[in-house]
Amino acid sequence: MTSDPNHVDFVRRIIVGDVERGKHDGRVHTRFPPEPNGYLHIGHAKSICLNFGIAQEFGGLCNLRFDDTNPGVEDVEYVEAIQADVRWLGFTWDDRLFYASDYFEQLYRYAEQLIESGDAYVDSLDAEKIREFRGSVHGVGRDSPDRTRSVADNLDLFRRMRAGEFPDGAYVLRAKIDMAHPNINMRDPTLYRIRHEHHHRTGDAWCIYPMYDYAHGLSDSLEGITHSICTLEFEHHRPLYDWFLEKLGVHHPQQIEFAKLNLTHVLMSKRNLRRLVEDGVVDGWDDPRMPTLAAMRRRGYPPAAIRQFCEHIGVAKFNSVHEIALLEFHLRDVLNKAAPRAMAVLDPVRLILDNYPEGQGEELEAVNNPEDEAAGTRRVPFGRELFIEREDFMEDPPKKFFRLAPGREVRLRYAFFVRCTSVEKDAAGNVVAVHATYDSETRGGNAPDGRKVKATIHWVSAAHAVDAEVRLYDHLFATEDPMDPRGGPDGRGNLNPESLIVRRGCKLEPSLAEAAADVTYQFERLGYYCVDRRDSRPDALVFNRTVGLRDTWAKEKAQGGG
RNA sequence: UUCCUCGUGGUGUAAUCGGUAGCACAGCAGAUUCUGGUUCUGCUAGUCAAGGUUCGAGUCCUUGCGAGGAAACCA
Repeated sequence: MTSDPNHVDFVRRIIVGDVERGKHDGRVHTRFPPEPNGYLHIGHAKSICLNFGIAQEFGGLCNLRFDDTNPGVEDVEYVEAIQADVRWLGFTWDDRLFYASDYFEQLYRYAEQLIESGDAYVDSLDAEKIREFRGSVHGVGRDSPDRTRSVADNLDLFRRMRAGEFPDGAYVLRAKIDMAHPNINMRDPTLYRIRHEHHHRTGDAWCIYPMYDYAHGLSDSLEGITHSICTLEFEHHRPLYDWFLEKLGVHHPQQIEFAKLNLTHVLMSKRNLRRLVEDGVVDGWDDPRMPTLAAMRRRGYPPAAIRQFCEHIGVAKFNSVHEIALLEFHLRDVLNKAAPRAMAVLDPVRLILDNYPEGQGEELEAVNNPEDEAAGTRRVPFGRELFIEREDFMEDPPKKFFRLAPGREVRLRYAFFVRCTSVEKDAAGNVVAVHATYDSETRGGNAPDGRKVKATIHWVSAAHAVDAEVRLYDHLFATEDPMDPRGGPDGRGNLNPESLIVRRGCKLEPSLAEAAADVTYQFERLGYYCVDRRDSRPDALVFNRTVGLRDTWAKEKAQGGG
């Protein structure tokens, strides 16, 4: 992508051209057409942002249309979830919520029209035979014996198909195009199949259902769509898309194909995601490690982060893989500006200020968001005994470690300077408490004598701390390509064993007890976290890590600099 | 051994009619900082290949190489 707004992608370039030439009266009307057979994921978000975004930019409209032509795999559960996800992402379709099933009657009439014009016929070949007759990429196909059936017989048979006279699979309606076509999609594709199945919207009104290629383009046409934007795998279907519209002489939208989103470490195929859920590899479609919008919402992603990401990745025809780091950059960028700050200690060790009066305490003022003055301040309780991060203390620190160590002075964020005096250890040598003295002159965090410290660490008052479970999430797959063959045929060997680390007994500053369910907080110096909307309870808080802060110290350590 | 689409730094994406290859992320270095965060500055690094046309080619032409997709009564 580019920061120059004059640079437009190839889809928008086509649309600009169409508008300038006055095609479709300069109207722009797009649609987002999910099949209600699964949850929306980040890949769909790219398409949603493209379709709804283009409509907004060109003063046009974008419909939400469910492609519900295969009742066996579709369900209302999904139509509701999909609507919630699109709305959450920040887009509205007003009263333009449609279903391909809305058009079943019209689609049927079009089919009869095609039969009458000799462009479609009823075939009795079974699925296997049809496949065989179609031939392969290496050679031409063969005509079905039924290809020459009379119009009258075709019409009669097709009507009886609708009437329910035949069992599943007995007949199909096929377009009569060209069995020798180099594009296999044009070798007499199927238009209708018999399925005695209950449809989630039309009930038992139909026992024949239209195929995607037939239903999709005509639905676009009926809705007055001008630009039908879809992914690259439909490129070979475009001649067919155009064929139906031309034969029927109806409104003809333009299909434009773009490369769908791929991300490193992320599995995007619906089928494989479903297997992760079914096999219990993850906790469900909204497990925060999943790439579904429901999961990302639960994980703490603000929708603006996803939108901003989608705006910046660009649109092209080249099949590419984006680094997950780019998504995380936009996530942190949005969160840094918006997230309220709080202090939390995930791996607590006690810090005792020996010169702080026992049984006393005070409240200190902390800034809620240094990036947003309007966020104001809050008061945080302080006392003699605190919790600090185990990682923020080292008995024998390497050169580049700036935090607490024997004899070392650091600042407690928004509080005082403290100097470490001694360490308490158990028989096994584990640090159980760190002792320090505080400088009462440094209240608020600055020394009147102007002396500096090299580090500021976060803390929580032991007397006021709220306990919580914190779930640290990381990429579900350790390899860039989740289906890397070295991980086995199902990619299971590529799973990241540390994609979820549960920390119990974490200590939070008391204000977090009332954390809002839809707000992602920054735990200072750690990362971004939000209440788990499914599992958290007032008496048993659960927080999810959305993403960590950039951590140059961890990088330093990893390079052996520590 | 068919058809379709596509090849620009590590990743992704720009470059009007052929006219200085730009931006973002990542990486590296430094400055600032009460978050080893943020912010700021700088650096590294690219037109798949070979020919051709041209004063001049990422862009046009030819050939080659490479990648992805296509043979559901799925979408």
